Amino acid sequence: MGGKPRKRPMNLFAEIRSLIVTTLEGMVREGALPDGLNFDPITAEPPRDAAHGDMATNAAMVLAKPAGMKPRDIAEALADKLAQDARITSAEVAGPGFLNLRLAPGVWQQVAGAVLAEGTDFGRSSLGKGLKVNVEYVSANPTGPLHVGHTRGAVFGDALASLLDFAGYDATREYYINDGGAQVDVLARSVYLRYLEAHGQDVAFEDGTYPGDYLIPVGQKLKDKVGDAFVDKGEQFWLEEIREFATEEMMNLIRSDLEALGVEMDVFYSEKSLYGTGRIEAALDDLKGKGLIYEGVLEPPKGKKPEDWEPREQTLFRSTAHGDDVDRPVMKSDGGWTYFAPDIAYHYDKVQRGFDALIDVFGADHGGYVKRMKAAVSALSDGKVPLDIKLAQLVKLYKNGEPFKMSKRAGTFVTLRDVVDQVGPDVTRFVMLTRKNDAMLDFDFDKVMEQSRENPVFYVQYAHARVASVLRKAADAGIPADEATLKAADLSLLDHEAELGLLKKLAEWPRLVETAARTNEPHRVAFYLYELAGDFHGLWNRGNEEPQLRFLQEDDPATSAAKIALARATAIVIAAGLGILGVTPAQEMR
RNA sequence: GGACCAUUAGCUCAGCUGGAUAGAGCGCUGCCCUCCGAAGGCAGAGGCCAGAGGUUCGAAUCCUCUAUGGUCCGCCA
Repeated sequence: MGGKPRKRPMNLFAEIRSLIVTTLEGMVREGALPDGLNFDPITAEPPRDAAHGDMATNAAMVLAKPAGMKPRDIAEALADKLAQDARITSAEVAGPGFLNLRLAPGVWQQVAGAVLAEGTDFGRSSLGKGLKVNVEYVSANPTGPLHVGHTRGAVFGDALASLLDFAGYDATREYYINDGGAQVDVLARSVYLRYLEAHGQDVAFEDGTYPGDYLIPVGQKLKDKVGDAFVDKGEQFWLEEIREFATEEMMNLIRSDLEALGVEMDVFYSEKSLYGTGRIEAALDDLKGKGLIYEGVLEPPKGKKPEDWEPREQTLFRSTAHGDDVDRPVMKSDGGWTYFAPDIAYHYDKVQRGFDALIDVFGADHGGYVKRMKAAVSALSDGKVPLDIKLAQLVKLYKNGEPFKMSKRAGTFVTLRDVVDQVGPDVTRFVMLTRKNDAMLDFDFDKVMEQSRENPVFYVQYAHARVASVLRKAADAGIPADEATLKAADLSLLDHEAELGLLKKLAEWPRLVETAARTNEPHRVAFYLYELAGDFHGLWNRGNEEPQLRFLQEDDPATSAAKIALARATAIVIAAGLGILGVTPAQEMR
C-alpha cells in the first residue's frame, strides 16, 4: 500500500463532488455567486435512472435560495464550467435544476485499474482516521452455550467492527461478561448438582436451576479437580469457588462457539472486576458531582402495576436530564447495586479509555434499556462521546418453509453450534446480514442452502467462483492472465455499455463503504454484493447471445486481458466485501 | 398508561440520512435450449410507500396525530 505514487483512495463520487465545490468557489470569486454560501449539503450521486446520466448534483437547487437566484441559472452557469473538465463529457440541466453529468469512459475504465492496483484495499476510507470506536456485542450471560439469538448479534457486531476498520476507524471488539450477578450463583448451584451426579447421587433440578446437559461435563470436570471435597457440604464452602470455576468453563464454551462462527474478540471485560475495586463508586461519584444522583421515590408504572408495589426510597440517577423518560435506580433497597450501576461503571471505563464513539449491540428484548444507557454515557462524557445502540431483532427459524419452534422448556432450543454445524459459518454469517438489524429475520435451514438466484449467499459466491473459473479457463487456453498482464491491460477496450455498467457498479463501492460505516449498517454491504453479483452474472449471460462480450477472446489477447481484468476487479471487490462480512469467497461451487 | 421498533408490488425485502417516472428476488403472463457459457436468459403486468395533517423548490425518507403488529416497562440480569 504505502509508498505508491497514488495513495489517495479512489472515490469517484467524492472526486467529482470536490470538483463541483471547487468550481463553485471559483464562481464566488468571479462574483457569479454571492459570498458565504454553505456547500455542505451538495451531493454528487448516481441518479436513480441511469438514463439521466452517470452522476447528478443538487448544487443548484440547494444554493438557489441562500444565493437568491433561480436554480436553473446557477445550474447552467455551473454546467458550462464543469463541461470544461476533461473527465466530464456532458453536463445537462434537467427538471427543476438538477445537473446531470456524463463521465468519459476512460474515467470508468480506470476504476478497474485502481481495483487491480489496490487489491482488496480498494474502497478503504479515511472516514474514521484517528478515531477509536468500541463495539460491544454478544455479551451473553456466562451460563450456557450461545443460541440463535446471540448468533445474529455476534455476526452483526463483528461485521460492523470490520466495516468500521475498513472505513479507517480503529475498532475494538469487546465482550462484557455478566459474571457479577445472581445468575452466576444459579449457575454454580446447577454445576454443584451435576457434580453430585458425577459422584453417583440422584439429583433434582428445581426451578431456578439450569438443567441443560452442557453442564454434565462441567460437573465431571469439577469432580476430577476437587474430588469429593464439596460433597454434602453447605453452600458457604463451595459457592464462590464453583462460581469462578463454572464461569470460566462457560466462557470457554462461549469462546469456542464464537470461534466456530469466526468471531474473535479483542477484549473480554468482566463485570465482577468492577465490584470491590471502587470503580462503581467512582463512576457514580462522577455523576454525583454533576448533581445527577439523588434519593427519591419513583412513581409506579401505569397500566401494568406490579402486585407487591409499594413506594420506596432509592438512590436514583437523574437520567431524565439526558433524555430518558423516568429516573432510574442504581441501588436496591437492600443496599446492593442494581444491574444498571455496574453498567454505568463499565461505560464510564470505556469513556475513560479514550474511545471517540461507543456502539452497543443488544438483543431486541433490551430495547427498554437504550435510553438510560445513552443518558448515562451522555452524562459521563459531558455529551462528548456518542453511544449508538443497535438492537438485533429476533430470528425466526424455519425448516422447509415450516416454522421451527424453539423452546427452552421443551428442550428444543437451537444453539449457535446447531446452526453453524448444519449450514457452516459462511452461510450463517451472510444470511444473518441480509436484513436490517432492526427487522425480524427469517432463517430457513433449507432455503439458505439452495443453489439459486433466490439465495444471495450462493449468488454472490457463484459470481466469485465464476471469475476463478475464467482465470482457470484462460490458463487452459493459453491466454495470458497473470497479475502483471492484467495490470498492463488496455482498459479502453472495455467500451461496451454492459461493461461500463459493471465498472460503474464497482465505482460505487468506496461510496457504499462510507455510507454503511456512517450509519453503522453492515447489511448494506451484503445488499451491494448481491447487486454487484447480479451485474456480473448479467454480463456473463449476455455472452451467450453476444460472443464479443465473453471474457475470453481466443484470438485476441489484448481484449481478453482487458475483459479478464474487469472480471478480476469484480472478484476483488466481492472478496473485500465478503471479508467485511467475515465470509470466505468461494473458488468453485460444488 | 408509557417507551422503542416495524408497516413499501400477491409474498419476502432493499431504497445510498430530502431528489427526477419508488427497485430486487420469488410468484404470475408470454417468449428463448439440435450447437457455440441454460445449476438459466429476455420481456411484460403488478404500487394512494398503513391513514390523516404539517415542514419546502421537492417527502417512502423529517415533524405531529391515528391504526395495526412486535419488544419492553421499580429491588432480573
